[in-house]
Formats: sequence, C-alpha cells, structure tokens
Amino acid sequence: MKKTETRIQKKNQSAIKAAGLKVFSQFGFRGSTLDQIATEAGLSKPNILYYFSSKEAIYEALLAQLLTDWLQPVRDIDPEGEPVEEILNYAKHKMKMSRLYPRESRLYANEIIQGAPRIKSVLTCELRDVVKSLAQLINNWSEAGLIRVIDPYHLIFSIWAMTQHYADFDVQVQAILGEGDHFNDAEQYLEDMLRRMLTV
Amino acid sequence: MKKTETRIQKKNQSAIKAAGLKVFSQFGFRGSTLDQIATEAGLSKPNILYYFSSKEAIYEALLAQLLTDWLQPVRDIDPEGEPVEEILNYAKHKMKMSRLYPRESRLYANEIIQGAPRIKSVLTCELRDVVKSLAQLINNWSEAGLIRVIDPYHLIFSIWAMTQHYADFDVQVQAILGEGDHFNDAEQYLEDMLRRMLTV
DNA sequence: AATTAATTTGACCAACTTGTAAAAAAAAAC
DNA sequence: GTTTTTTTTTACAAGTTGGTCAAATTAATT
Repeated sequence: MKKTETRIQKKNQSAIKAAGLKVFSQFGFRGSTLDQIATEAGLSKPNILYYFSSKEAIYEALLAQLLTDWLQPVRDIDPEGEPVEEILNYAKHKMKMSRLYPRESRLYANEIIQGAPRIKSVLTCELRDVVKSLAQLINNWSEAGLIRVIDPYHLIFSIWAMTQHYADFDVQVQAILGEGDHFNDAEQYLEDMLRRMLTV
Repeated sequence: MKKTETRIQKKNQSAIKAAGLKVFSQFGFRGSTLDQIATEAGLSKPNILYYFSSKEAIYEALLAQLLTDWLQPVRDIDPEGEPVEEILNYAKHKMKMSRLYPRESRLYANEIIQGAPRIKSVLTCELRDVVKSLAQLINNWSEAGLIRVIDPYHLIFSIWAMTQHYADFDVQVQAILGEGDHFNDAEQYLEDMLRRMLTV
C-alpha cells in the first residue's frame, strides 16, 4: 500500500518525531506548541503540517510507538524461565529503558498524570490484560514455591515506580545526589530489594 | 504588617488556589489557562488577577505551600526513635498524603518532570540538605547495627517513588486493579518491603 | 445616610495559537 | 531538458492567551 516513502519523508518524519518527543515530554501536550517543535526539528511550521495532519497527530504517533515498546518486555517474560531471574531481568530492562530513553518515560508520565485522555482505552485493555497475565504467572510461581508469596500487582507497580522515578524525577535525583549517572547504583538497590522480596 | 485580610480575600484567595491546584495539577503550568482557573473558581478572569498579580503568581504560591508541607515530615523523623518504626512511619505518612492530596502530588510531579524550572534552587538547597541529614541518620543507624546496611538515598527514593506512584499514576493503577481505593494494599506491600529491607 | 474603601465587571490589547491555501522551489521521472 | 510530482515557503485567517484599565458595583466605616 504505502510502499512509496521518500528518503526526505523518512528523514523529516523522524526529525519531527524526535523534536516532538523532546518538546512534548517536557511541556505535555497542551503546553507544547507547533512552533517549538518546528524550531527543534529545523523545519517551518507549515512544513511540519505537511507531514503530520495536526499537532495531535504527532503526539499520537509518539504515544502509539511508545506503548508498543512499553508492553513488549512484559510479554517477553518466560514462564519456563527461572522466576527470580526472569523478574530481575525485566526490572533491569526497565531500568535500562529509563536510562536510555528518559524522554519517552516523561512523555508517558505526562500523559498518565493528565488522566491519560488519549490512551485510557489502551490502559484498560492491552495493558490490563498483559499485566493480568504476568500477575497470574507470578501467582503460579508463588504457589509452586519458586518465589515467596507476594502481591503480584504491587510488585509490578513497585518495579515501575522505582525504575521510572529515575527518569521522570531526574532533576530531583541530580539535585540530591549531584550530577552524574546514578542508574548503576539504582539498579543495584532494586536488584537487592527484589531478591529480598522474592526469595523464600 | 498585612494584618488586614478581609473574609472575602480569604475566601477568594483560597478558592483561586483550590482551582489553580486542580487545573495546574492536571495540565501543568503552560497547559493551564487563567480562563480555566477562573471558571473553576467561579470568578471572572480579571477578578482573579485582582488577587494574584499573574498566572505565575498563583502557581508559585501553590508550589511554595507544597514544598513546606513536603519537607516537614522528613524533619519530623526522630533520631532517638526506633529506627525501623521511624522510617515506616514516614513511609506511611507519605502514603497517606498521596491518598489525601493526589493533586498536590501531581502538581509537584508536573513541575519536576518539566525540569523544575521554578524550584530548582529549592531542590539543590533545602531539599538536598534535609535529605542529606536523613541519609546521615540512616547511616548512623546502620553503623549502630539497628538496621541493615543499606544505601540511604536509594531507600528514600524508593519510598518516594512507591508512594507518589499511587497518586501520580492513579489512572493506570485504576485501569489495572479496577476502580477503588488501593492505598491500603499498597501501604501493606510497602511496609512489608521496608521491613525486609531494614531488618538485619 | 453619606463617604470611603474594597471588589467585580466589561471592553479591550497585543501577542500567540493552530491550521490553511496558493505559489514558489526543489526533486524525480521521463 | 522537460514535465510531473514532491517539498517548502510566504502570507494569512480565526481563535485563544495573559493581562490592562476605567467604570460600575458592593461592602465597610463613619
């Protein structure tokens, strides 16, 4: 269908998305302007609207991409694997994403804080189902005596909260710990915490 | 000096602050408009500017109040108290604040995610110092063998992350767990987690 | 009741917002 | 090299934004 995609199209579309990510993640949807995005992308405003039909279209393209990347690692957890290591790997993966893609994390945080007006349906469907599966798996592991009995949902929330915190609240972390990369220490702490929570 | 404060002033100022909190916490500073705040407060826009010199003045009044309430519980931790209970009490207090004042939490989250442009100095001074003191206290407790040896900073971050998560990401929590109050379970989980992390 | 002070409103700006449309410029296809 | 398509720009429309100002209204004081 849409096999035809010029190199210019590819280049500019990704430039716009990169700029949009930067701006939206900092100011949220309503706080961001097309002018900012255009400047950031090095394009004129009407030129941006040549590639995306509206400001909202850029935002939604970013969110859609984000949700895909967000859910995959949860699906990748192997029910046949060693439980503690599977959960730890997932947590480490999330921590790595916070380190490498803090803007994506903040974009998502902005959307959720504002009540998730554009992705609420995704939350109550895809996300809910995926998490439900994982919770069931964790419960099975608990019943099999492979990990300690634990509330799977709040376990998952605690992993999300602690990993995303270092991306979303980066300024605060830096203000307290000084400037630098604190993700290694954070990962160490989280790993220690999870081992204590999971081992019988 | 400013002893004169009409009942009308008190009423309207607090109405404006309540409205500002509601709007700012949802849309962030740049995403909020004076019209929204005025409507929410049941006042006309110029009337709002009669009480606050600008949109920014409302926002800053809210932030200032917030930071005071935010730091006090940390200062209230008793160095002479029983370490595990002191930390647990603090965590429970924070959880309660997330439950009772989710808007304040989201307002703060918005500000931090956006790079804390208006309170960065507070973060690198007051907050940093207060946390440094607490970290020192925790280290002392560790050295005295009263709690396990643990990174105090990441311990604090984990408490903040997990408590604020239930306020800031409320929509997501509700999407996954269903609508209702999940703070009791969350507190239970957090208490369990902290006990495991702190007891030798 | 008259005077003074506090409060509210309506009309208004200037700057900024998203988005449009036609024309100019650049690439690609032939 | 010419034609056709794609891309970019310029100019602009329509609505929104934060904020001002003087006049009108209300409340407090005497």
